[in-house]
Amino acid sequence: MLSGMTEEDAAGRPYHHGNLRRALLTAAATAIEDSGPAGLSLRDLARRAGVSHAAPAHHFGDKAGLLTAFATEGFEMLADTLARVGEESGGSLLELGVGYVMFAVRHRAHFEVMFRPELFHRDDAGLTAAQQRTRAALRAGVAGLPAAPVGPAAAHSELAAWSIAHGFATLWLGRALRTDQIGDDPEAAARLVLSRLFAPLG
Amino acid sequence: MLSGMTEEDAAGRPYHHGNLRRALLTAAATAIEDSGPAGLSLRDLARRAGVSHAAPAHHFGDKAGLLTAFATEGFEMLADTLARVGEESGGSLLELGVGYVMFAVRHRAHFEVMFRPELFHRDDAGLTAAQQRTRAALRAGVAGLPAAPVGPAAAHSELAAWSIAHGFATLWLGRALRTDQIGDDPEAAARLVLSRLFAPLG
DNA sequence: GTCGGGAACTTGTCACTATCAAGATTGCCT
DNA sequence: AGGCAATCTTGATAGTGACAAGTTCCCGAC
Repeated sequence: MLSGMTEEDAAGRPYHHGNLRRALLTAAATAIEDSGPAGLSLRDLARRAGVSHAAPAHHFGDKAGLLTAFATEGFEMLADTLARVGEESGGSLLELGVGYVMFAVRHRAHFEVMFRPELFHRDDAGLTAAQQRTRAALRAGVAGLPAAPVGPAAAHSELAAWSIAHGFATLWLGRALRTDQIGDDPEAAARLVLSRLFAPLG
Repeated sequence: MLSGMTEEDAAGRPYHHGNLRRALLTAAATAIEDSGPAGLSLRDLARRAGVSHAAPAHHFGDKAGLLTAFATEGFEMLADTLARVGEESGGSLLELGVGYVMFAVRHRAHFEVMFRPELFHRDDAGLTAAQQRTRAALRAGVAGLPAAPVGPAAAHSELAAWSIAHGFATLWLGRALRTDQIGDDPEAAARLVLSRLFAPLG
């Protein structure tokens, strides 16, 4: 068998079969992009990774466990993205919204799972931690505004900003937006639409 | 057997088994509210309706066909709701947004299917007609504003209004909003958040 | 009235899936 | 070297969507 080291072996911990956990999560992303989270099959992931049909369950417990890990990964990526955008743009709320939308477009599979709590274990510790990191990044965006609201108004503004970015992203992914009215570039489209309402805020 | 007429028989066309098509759609709503669209099972619907496991396929072709009919029903209900709200409120865009959110809360099952095109047959004629009816109701809300935008700006405002209402509804259903910051009444919460951004528009 | 024709539904089957139980392999630590 | 635990496999069960072929029943034409 040559007991071969496969792929990305140096970074992770080399197990029996390289880093199966990572390989499964990566395979899940492309599988979900193709058929959506509903069509995801643990056995299909196992086939893609070249392992037996029951191997995934060992790492994640069950299907919901795998999607919990997948959603957690997504929230961490989103928190990183928002933090980076907030830094690079000097705290522009519009750019934060555009970054949110672009994350959804670029990581569709993750985004679609992240906000579907019936698919994963909602009370997982790692998951809730990653969710709070994302929430904090959003809150920072509103807090950094020139005329930042305080008290309950701050929460409302935060939710309003989150809602419009999230809604645009969701509608775009669901192909609900006609491309003949808004074009086919999500970044330009998001900037046009979000600026309608972000602008008065900052 | 008494060849009994069952339930709502006078309204529809009395078939073999009453109105199975309607019964299946109704059962689907409660099933989806319990387990989400992914957990929906045609065989479970058949059991609830007291028919054999293959009966649903006869009416809807396949699972996607049933969800196509379900989504169509949802778009028609939403279009009706928005038209009624627009009338009753004298064309308030804020009320239209609140109505949108409340539709999502009150008809969660329909709403969750409507914007998940991978679940149904996207090119169904009845479906696209109902979708356009909904879009028209939204457009009318923006067009009725005191300082209604024209040209491309109208489309952007329409999409902005749609986005924030849709985003708030989605986040609320996904339990992403903390109830300790915004309360647990969706109508009041929606009014607070949407007014943040609808207000400057009208 | 009866008698086809067709719609509504049933029965049976196949391939696929998630989940569980129990065994086999392999790296690692003492 | 020996043992141990984690990784992975094999096997089996119950449930699912889809398909094919049969059965029941209404309804309109003759």
